[in-house]
Amino acid sequence: MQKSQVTIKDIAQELGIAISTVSRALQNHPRIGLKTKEQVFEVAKRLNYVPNPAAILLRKNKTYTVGVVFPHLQEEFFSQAITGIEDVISAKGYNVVISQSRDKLERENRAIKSFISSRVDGVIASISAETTQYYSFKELENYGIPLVFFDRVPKDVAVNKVRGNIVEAAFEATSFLAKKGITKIAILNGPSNLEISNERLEGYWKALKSLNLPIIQQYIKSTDLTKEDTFKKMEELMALSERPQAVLCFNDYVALFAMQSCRQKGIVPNTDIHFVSFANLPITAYLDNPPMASVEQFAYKMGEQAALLLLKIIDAKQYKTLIPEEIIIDTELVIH
Amino acid sequence: MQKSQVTIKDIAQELGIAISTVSRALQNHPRIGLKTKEQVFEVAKRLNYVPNPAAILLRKNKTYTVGVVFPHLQEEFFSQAITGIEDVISAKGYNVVISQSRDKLERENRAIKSFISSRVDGVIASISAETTQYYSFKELENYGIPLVFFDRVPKDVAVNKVRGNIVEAAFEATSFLAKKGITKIAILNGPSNLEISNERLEGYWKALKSLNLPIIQQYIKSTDLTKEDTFKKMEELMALSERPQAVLCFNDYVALFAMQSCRQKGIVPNTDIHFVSFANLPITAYLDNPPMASVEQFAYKMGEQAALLLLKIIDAKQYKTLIPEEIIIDTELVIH
DNA sequence: AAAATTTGCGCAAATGTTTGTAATCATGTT
DNA sequence: AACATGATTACAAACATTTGCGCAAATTTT
Repeated sequence: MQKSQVTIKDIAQELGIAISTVSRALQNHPRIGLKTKEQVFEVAKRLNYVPNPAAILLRKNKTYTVGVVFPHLQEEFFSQAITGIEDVISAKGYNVVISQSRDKLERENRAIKSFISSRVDGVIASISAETTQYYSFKELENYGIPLVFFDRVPKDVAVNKVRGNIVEAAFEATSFLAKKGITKIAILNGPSNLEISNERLEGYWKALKSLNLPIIQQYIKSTDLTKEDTFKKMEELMALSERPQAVLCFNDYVALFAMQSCRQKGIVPNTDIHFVSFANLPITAYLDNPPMASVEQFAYKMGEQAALLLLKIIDAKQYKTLIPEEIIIDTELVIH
Repeated sequence: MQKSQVTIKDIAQELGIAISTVSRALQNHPRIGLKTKEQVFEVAKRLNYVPNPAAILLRKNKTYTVGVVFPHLQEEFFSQAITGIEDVISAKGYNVVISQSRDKLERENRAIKSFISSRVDGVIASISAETTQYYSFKELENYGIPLVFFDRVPKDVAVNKVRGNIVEAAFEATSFLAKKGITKIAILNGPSNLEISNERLEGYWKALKSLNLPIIQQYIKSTDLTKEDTFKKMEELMALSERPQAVLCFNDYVALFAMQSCRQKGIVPNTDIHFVSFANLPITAYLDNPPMASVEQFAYKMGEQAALLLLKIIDAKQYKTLIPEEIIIDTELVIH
């Protein structure tokens, strides 16, 4: 039964030729004759030969595997992105190994360590809500493992990244509200170690400025993305004497939490307070009462781009030291 | 910079001892003297030695990797399960590689083929909505790769599986409706190649029988899980002269589609028609108007159990041929 | 027809680790 | 003093594959 362990040696023996000839034949090496190749392929198929990745890796030092560390898989933004990554990666014969940091630095570090010890060919990462220093990621570089940051990217310029045009998106979202005549706009942002939080703030701020609206400090809150903290911050907003008319939320999940918090306090979302958020996840399609608008970030496409960039770096690695690249994906404000 | 490629040979050279001694020292082999071990560990740490997985794999024929094929990652049921799997697997020093079949047989086959060629130590699988024959999975067995089916399992008894107690759950869900005085209960089931669909039907059927309610053929529908087909089947139910008062749905997503379909036809979900479904996903917590009740299946726990079972088989593999095991996780009907 | 080139294939080394067996050494026993 | 003993350590083979080099034979060029 156990038909494992068919090696090129078996094929060589069957045909009475050298192991090296079989190896070259299978690689379509030009120095091997056509009929020899045909015979080799025939026998390989018949014996159900599957190349041993360990031996190949040992020789070539290549695992044809890329690692992905994302905060969560549950969040559709990330699982959509994974799908995009997987499609590109597997089309090129690579495999994807996935780890979740659950927004914990320690888990993120563990994942990266495991990637190093399993010698992945490259890594795509979206940093955790706790990450403020990049020691583990530097380690990756020390080992010469290419790295592409995804969406949640560090401020650092000298690093490969794929991200949405968040400043622009936040600007548009804020302007959209203002054009509806809503001027008291709050922002319920993510943690400030995430650059994408700062970008949201920047877009929000620019929009207010261009509209000659005042920037009110009490309207600017940030949550650590947990339900508890989001509830707390939303309650603070509702308790203000000048209660905001709209809230720009870090993402759809934050928006949903915030809306729940509203209902708990007897305030009707999308009537008393309007919500606009980021991600535009399919989940919102199931809601009777979704946020007023949401920024579509095209997670699948972002994933594809990140994978393509990573593969490009992997391929080019030995030839030259590449300068870090930054890919920015345009967003689109979707009105619900 | 590139500090890769520190091997035990380097350590041996540094200390002027044999390579084999270093190897055994690192494995804490009893035949190596204490001070030699200490020296070896010291140098290993100093040189930042990371064992080369390829060489280990080549010798041991073990990848410390398990493959997971699931229909989708977007579905929270599966991403929760993955989290459970990952937690168990990574605690034991293994890695997880994930593939999505997207409910396509062809993608499922490709994933398994890739698992075989990358020589994973084991596989956890939840079959696609299209899978009716198990050729690829038989291949796995031929290569001696342990396999555990998860949730969507084949009818076959002689196979390792972890699944929920669906018959019981469907029975309870149906009885729950009946106890509310709702007697015209339809079922919007999944595709019949999935055993979990048949189990739902069986529980539904048993409940009706025990309650002396008639079994009405027009009340039994199955969808291929797409939005389109679910809409179509729900419309068929609504068009019946004796329109059902409640629908037992295959899972929360089907329920949400069905409810959307209702609204489209001007029928108010949970007033005109009640819904009960499977999975009890967090998504329902965000809804203003969730299904009346949902069967909690404890996806995380199911994932854990599947991983534990798989590891057990992997560990035991060389010693004996195990008889297939079936783990059944109890469910819980949650009233919303 | 001799020389040069191309074509087709085999030999052997190398990749980093594990492991069975042999060698060495100090120690204690006869 | 020879020797068995047990504790350490060294040697070498093995795992499956790739690849530089070499050697013929076949083909083309002089």
